[in-house]
Amino acid sequence: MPKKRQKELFQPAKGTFDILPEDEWYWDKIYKAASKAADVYGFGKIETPIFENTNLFLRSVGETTDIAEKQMYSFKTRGGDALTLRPEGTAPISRAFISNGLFELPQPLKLWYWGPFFRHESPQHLRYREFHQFGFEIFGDRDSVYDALIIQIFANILKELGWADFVVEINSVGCQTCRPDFRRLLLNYYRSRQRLLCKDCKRRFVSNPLRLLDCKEEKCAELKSRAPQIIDHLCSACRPHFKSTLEFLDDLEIPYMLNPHLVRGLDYYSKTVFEFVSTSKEDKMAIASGGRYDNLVELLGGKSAPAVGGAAGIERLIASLKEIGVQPEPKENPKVFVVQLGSLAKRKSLSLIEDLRKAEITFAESLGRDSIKAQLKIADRLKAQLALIIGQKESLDNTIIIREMDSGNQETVTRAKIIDRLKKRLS
RNA sequence: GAGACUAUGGUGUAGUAGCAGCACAGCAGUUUGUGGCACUGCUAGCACGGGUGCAAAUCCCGUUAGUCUCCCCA
Repeated sequence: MPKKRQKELFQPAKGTFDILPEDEWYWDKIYKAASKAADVYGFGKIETPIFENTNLFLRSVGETTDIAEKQMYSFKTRGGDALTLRPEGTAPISRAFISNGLFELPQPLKLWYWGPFFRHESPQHLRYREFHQFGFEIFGDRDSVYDALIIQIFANILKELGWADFVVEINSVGCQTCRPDFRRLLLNYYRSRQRLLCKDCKRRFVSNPLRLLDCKEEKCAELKSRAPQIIDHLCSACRPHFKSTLEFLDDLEIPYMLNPHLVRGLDYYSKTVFEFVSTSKEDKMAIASGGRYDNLVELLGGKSAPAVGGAAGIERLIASLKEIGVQPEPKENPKVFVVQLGSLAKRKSLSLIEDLRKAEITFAESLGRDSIKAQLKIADRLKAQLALIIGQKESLDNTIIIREMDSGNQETVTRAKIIDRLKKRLS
C-alpha cells in the first residue's frame, strides 16, 4: 500500500540532481555566453569521454592530492581495465591533444569544453558529486600574454552574465626549477615548528608541503604569515613571467589580488595560478579557476608543449546569478490555442497543428479534454493570443473560428485560408 | 573521514500526546458550443523501523535521506 510504495521511490543518487525546465534558462544563458566567447576568440569545442584510464588522472592530478586519494569514481571493467569518471577537464584534453596529434596544427591551439565531472565526496552547499564545468585551454605557447588572455575570457563571460562582484586571486607556484628549492625552504621553516601545526597540516607537511600555505586554521595562520612566500623565490624565468602577467591584467583593468598562499589542489600547475572569487560574500567560493601547466603534456607522454587554461563551475555560477537577482526571461506565450469539440474535430485539429508547425506559429492545445469550457480556461491561463475553435459544425463546413482572447471577438475563416489569415493577424 | 541541524499531500505550511488542518497547484462540476471572478466536490501527507504510554505527527532510540560546517574544491 502507500507506505510500501514510498519505500521504493527512487531519489537522485547522492550528490546528483535533476535540472528542471525552470532552471534550464540559466544553463542555456551560460552556455551561450561561453560559446560566444569561444567563437570570438577562436576556440574550437572539444568533447572527451566521460571516463578515462585511471592512470591518466593519477599521473596528472597528482597521487597525493585529495582528488586522487579520496574523490575519484574509479572502477574496473569486466576486461580488467581500471577506469575513472573524469574529475576535471584539463588532463583529458591534454591527453586528447596528444592522442589526436593536435600539436601538428598551428599553435597556439585553443580548445574549449563543457560537460559533467565527477568527484566522490560528501555533498554540501554548491558541491556535488556530479557537477558541470566549462573550460578554455591554450596549448603551445609559453608567453604570459596567454595567461592574461585566459583570465580575460573568464572575466568577460562573467561580466556579460551580469556578475561584476569578483576579484581574481592570483599567484605563481613557480616551475620545476624554483619550486623544489622553495619547497626545501618551506620545509626548513616548518620543521622546527611542526608541533604548533594543526593535525591536517602535520599530514600536509609530509605529503604535500605547498598545501601548508592553504590552511585556514587559526593556529596555523601566524606561522603562515611569517612563512617564506614563493613569489619571493621565483627563478629568473618565473619572476618576469609573473610580473608581465600582472601588467597585462593592469592593462585590461581586471581586478586582481595577489594571494601568496594560493597553491591549488592539482600538481600539474606551474607558474600562474588563479581563482575567481566573489567579493560580495564573506566566504569566498571559487567560481572559476585555472593556471598554467607547462609540463603536463610532456608528463603524459607527449612532445613537450606549454599550456594555460581555466574552468568555471556552472552550478556555482548559476547560484551567483540568482544571488544578484538575475531572473529568467518570461517564457513566450503561445500565439494560438487549438480548441476542438467532437471526434471529427479532434482529427482535423491534428492536421491544423501540423500546418501551424510548418508556419512556425507557436501553439498550445489540450486535445485530451472534450469540454470547450475547460479548453478555453487553459487557453486563458496560458495567455494565448487567439483561440482556434473547431466544433462539430465547423468540422463539417471546413471552417475554423478565430477568437481573440482579449476582446472575445470572433471571426470564421475557411480551413484553406486559416494560416494566411493567422499570419496577418499575428504580425 | 569527523560533526551539527532538519524530515507533515505535488509545493509552502499549522499542529508540545486526544478524529491531521490551511493555502497554492491538480482534476471534475455549477443544464444548450465559449475563458478570467465566484462557488461546490474530488485527489493526495506525518521518511523508515523499533520503544514508552490508555493514546504518538508530537516523547525516546536506531536507520535513511536532505541541508550545513570542518577538510578540500568547481
